[in-house]
Amino acid sequence: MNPAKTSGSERPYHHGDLRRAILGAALDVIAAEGPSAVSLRDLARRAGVSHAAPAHHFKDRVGLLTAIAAEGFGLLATALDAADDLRDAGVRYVRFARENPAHFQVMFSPELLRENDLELTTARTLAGVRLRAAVSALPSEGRGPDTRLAGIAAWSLAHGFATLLISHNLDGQVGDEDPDEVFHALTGMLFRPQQP
Amino acid sequence: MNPAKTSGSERPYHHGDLRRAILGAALDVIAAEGPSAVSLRDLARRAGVSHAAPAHHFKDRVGLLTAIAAEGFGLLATALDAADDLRDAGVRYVRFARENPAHFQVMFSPELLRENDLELTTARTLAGVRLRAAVSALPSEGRGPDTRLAGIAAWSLAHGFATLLISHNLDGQVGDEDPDEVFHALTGMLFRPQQP
DNA sequence: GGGCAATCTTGTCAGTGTCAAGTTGTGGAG
DNA sequence: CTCCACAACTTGACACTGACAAGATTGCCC
Repeated sequence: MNPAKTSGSERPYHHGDLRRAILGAALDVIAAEGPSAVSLRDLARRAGVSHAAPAHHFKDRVGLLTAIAAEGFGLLATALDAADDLRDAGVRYVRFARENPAHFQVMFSPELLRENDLELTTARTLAGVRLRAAVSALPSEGRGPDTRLAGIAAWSLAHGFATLLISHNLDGQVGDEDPDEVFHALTGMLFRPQQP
Repeated sequence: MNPAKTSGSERPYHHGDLRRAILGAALDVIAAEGPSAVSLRDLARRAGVSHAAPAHHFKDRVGLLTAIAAEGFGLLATALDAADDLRDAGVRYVRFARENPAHFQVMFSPELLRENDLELTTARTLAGVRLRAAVSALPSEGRGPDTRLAGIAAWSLAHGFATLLISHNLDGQVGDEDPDEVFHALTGMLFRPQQP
């Protein structure tokens, strides 16, 4: 009495992993046309379910985007965790943005998110801890007198480069070079050994 | 025979400056709730006109946002024009973003814009010229060996700081300090006099 | 004064988010 | 094995939106 849970041509009443399917479709749409182009009904159609099915997993359109942002901060945190110094962390930050442009866009669009969501805030906090750890791992000679300023500078440089990159504002300047290497060179200008 | 063009309580058939009114209302909405919250019908209501009136000035929702972006690039270009060196240009860039967050957000959201719009492309090109002029005005000792890299670094730092600032991601780190001064300090870390 | 183009209105249609209520499957307790 | 509570999904409805077409009003220029 189990009519084709995963193989049948007649779609079963229960999707199996609708939550993941909706997330995946949403990420595709966002990467292609931006967050404003996601429509719950459209995602439902792509997954082959009724128009109100997504609401059961995400409650809201805002809930869906919040889930994406939380997932993104989690992915970013693990990416940064594997970095062995600040420069590497910056490269990983930029690479994360390039490989997960949909997540990245949503993560930094607070007006699209439920800011008091628990999963979101914990994931974001964890990513923040990883970022600060990378900064404080910098030897003090390279970091300058003010650790806090160094952190802001590093984050700004990486975030700005990543943002301009995925919005295609650097296409003319970077060309077909490897963005990782370009950013690697950039970090060399920021934290130079300074003399007294 | 001019029944109360600006003073009458009965609103006249012709608004007077509907285009500007719509733009202003849209900027308010975007600054408060982001670009996805703008609704042509809502803007029409705020201006006291019928729901289809905005279409006559902007054609589209995309047309409205494109007009905002074009205006933004124009404002940015004139702001940068008054800068006397690269550091000042950076400070002005950040200040522009802080004082015109709605423009800034829309300017760098290509998926919301009509990319082949003439006014947009010319305004954006002009702003790009101003940016490059500021970079090449840097004395070569401070700029490093690669002018192109220096430009990318400067733009990334300013853009990243501005973006993180207006998305309230630096609230904890900057506190109630003057963002201009914080950014001024940041630029000091980027272009240091380098030794051989 | 007469037309004419710009400006604005009214009406309509398909599409969307969200809520409420019903339907179907699932897994676990007895 | 049965039954029942709950999770997953559907159906239906409502208000709202963007876009288009067709008509009304106004100012302007000759």
